[in-house]
Amino acid sequence: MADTHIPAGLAPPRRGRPRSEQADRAILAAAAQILAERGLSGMSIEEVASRAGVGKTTIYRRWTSRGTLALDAFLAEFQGQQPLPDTGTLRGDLLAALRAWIRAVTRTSAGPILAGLIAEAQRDPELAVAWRVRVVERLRSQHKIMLDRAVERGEISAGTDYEVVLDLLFGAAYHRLLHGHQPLTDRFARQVVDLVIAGIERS
Amino acid sequence: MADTHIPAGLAPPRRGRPRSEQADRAILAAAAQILAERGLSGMSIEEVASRAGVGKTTIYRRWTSRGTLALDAFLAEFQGQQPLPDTGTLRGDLLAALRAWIRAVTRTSAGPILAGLIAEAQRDPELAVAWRVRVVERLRSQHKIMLDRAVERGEISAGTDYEVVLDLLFGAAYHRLLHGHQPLTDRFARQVVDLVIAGIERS
Amino acid sequence: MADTHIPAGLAPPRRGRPRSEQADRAILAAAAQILAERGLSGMSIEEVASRAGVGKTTIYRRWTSRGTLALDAFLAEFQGQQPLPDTGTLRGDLLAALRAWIRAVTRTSAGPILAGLIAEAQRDPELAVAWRVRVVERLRSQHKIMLDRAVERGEISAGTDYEVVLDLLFGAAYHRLLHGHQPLTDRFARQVVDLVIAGIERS
Amino acid sequence: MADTHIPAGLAPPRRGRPRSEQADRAILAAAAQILAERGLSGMSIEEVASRAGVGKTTIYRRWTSRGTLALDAFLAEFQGQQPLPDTGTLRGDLLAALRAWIRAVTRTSAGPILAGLIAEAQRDPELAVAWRVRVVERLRSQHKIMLDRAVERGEISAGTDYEVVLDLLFGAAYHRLLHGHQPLTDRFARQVVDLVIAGIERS
DNA sequence: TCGTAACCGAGACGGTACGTCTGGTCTTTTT
DNA sequence: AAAAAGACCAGACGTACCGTCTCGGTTACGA
Repeated sequence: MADTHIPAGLAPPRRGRPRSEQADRAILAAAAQILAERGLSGMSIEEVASRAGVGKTTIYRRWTSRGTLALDAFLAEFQGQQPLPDTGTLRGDLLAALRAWIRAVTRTSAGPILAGLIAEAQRDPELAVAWRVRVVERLRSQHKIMLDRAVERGEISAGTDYEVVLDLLFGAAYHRLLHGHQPLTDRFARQVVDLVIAGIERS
Repeated sequence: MADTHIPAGLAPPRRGRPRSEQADRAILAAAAQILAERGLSGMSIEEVASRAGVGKTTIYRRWTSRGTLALDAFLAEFQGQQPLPDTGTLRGDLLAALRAWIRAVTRTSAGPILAGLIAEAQRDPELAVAWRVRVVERLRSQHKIMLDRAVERGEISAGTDYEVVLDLLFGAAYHRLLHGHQPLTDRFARQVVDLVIAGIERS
Repeated sequence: MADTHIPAGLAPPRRGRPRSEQADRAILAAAAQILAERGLSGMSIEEVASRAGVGKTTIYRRWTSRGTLALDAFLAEFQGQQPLPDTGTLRGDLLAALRAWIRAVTRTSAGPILAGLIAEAQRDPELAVAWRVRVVERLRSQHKIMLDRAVERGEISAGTDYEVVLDLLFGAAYHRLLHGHQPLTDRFARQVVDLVIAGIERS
Repeated sequence: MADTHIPAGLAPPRRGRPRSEQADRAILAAAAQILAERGLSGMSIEEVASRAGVGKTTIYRRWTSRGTLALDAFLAEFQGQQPLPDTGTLRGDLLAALRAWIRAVTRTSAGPILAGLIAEAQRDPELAVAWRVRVVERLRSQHKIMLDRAVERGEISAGTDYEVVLDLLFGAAYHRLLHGHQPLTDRFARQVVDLVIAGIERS
């Protein structure tokens, strides 16, 4: 896992006392707890340190900012919930992926945290990069596999612009998450997928 | 204009000294200047007050939070840049609207400010409401007029779900603005519009 | 009465609306009430105005500072409680005067208010002058009458320095009021008077 | 020295970074400077911090109020100026003590500062206690030694009430300092001492 | 086995901004 | 012209966190 933070154990057995892996765990656990309770904007390094029973320096030694710490705490849970479906049809795959995302965002505490991370990334360039690399592109490369399979199956043309397709699918979902003007329902997932697939096939 | 803030002059001539409209203007101008220079996260009430030559209380009397002040300062410029196109075809209308949005966001300082406002709305519930009501829904009701005309012209079915269509179009654009994983080009605008229109017609 | 404030009704019937004597009374009453409740340091012009149902300007038009207003509110009650005793002996007179002062200061709310006024006079030069003229010198000229009578009766020498004698008597009392290191008892009054009289007669 | 503030170095080597004694000194120096320039009422924590090149929290960590900080800054200088005289006679001792006090109060900036501290103590209970314990009682216990010696020498009766005697002596002096109705001259010192000693011997 | 390097928790450091409060003034409409 | 009302600028308040910096102490490695 290509973490944001300089992890506890690194290849060349460095001199001096090694990073405490227990501190790592305590920090991430404390951060996750606060994130779930009050969201990213309610999480201060100060409180993470005090809850984890850790000095603030111990946190700053590992993470450069509140945002990258929150990202690690968040991904520990979120990443596993975003599978790579393989249902045999593009529609099935896209629907499954979008539904998994919507489920995580509406059923768990991931929604506000995810929104908070995107918010924080607007002011923390380092988090912006980490977010793009470790979340956006990671997920997109998974989703592109689904599109590859659809091309192989002949469902869609080889010339399809994956980027636009995925921006449409997930852009719409993020839109509702961030602005809250409409709910993230299962019906919405179906409508989006159907419309996009229809659009791909026709254009 | 249904402002976020309690404006200077209200209908019933209130008792006591009236709010100074000059202070209103000075505050909004100072806020707009700082927003353009350093974005919302770099704007403090303290500095707005000092640049506007105004006491902090004079600001807090009018706006409840940094976010709602920034929203007013932002909308003063942004709102005029989002016209209601009428080109005769749905494709032309949607393309014009999307292009205007992309132009504002990429060519002016509106991009980071807009992103900053969305970010701030994730932690300021009052701004969230104002944002939804005064920006999202305001723009969407404009855009729905374009869809209405397309229905009248017989371009699209009367049963089309406007919400989903608009979420796809602008969700994709906001997606690129907020995550920065892909550029907001004119080609992107065309691809999005074409794919969505194709999707509407087929589904 | 040579008040600190510019009073409501003045000799030349001035032009325009006359000062409201009711406002005068309401202000003084409100001030007295707050003084009794929370002392001078807990009294703000803002609150006096709001309790008196009066604009702040109406207060500032009459008094130049919090201190001088408090002084007027205080003297309305205090002044009557400091009589000019005439018992036939110097000891009796001084004791009666000191006892009256101690009674007012320990039995009523005058103690903290008086201390608060002296405190305020250290930072408000205008109050300092008013305090000296309207309280200190006023009382002292009364007390000097007692000493005059003692001279006439042959109890003390005509060369006695009244100022020093009065500073000793009341200085000691104010000392205990302000520093609170010892109580203001009746025994204390007797000891002070006895010692001072003995000192006068011998020196 | 039983300071008002939690001092920099305490007996058991506390955990964490120790209080900076340099900050202590810088704060006290800045406070003393401002006190001399503008008196206690003209001294704000904000300015002390900025002049000392110190964060406000660094001050609040050590002192609970403006008054107790001013007290420490004041005593650093004042305390040394109040010696315990030993001239061989009560009159000589009392006169020397009173003269030292008057000199400090009239010749240095101590006068207004002292008055300001007494004023502040009327509104700050914590300062009131500190003032009583660290100034009033400290000086009085010194002065009582002079009275003890006078008793030993047979100058005054063993039954003399020290408290009353000292209240008369210094009460008169504080009286003139606080009300400013008469000057604090050397003649005044002599008159007060003579009258009090005469009173003690006779009563 | 000993020194030294890097870690650890604790907590102080200089700062920035917060949102509130009050002071004394100014500007309305109403009397 | 004075009244009540309430907005105005100014600036200090005490608090919360920021990210950094000492402390005394611990834990590993390499000499």
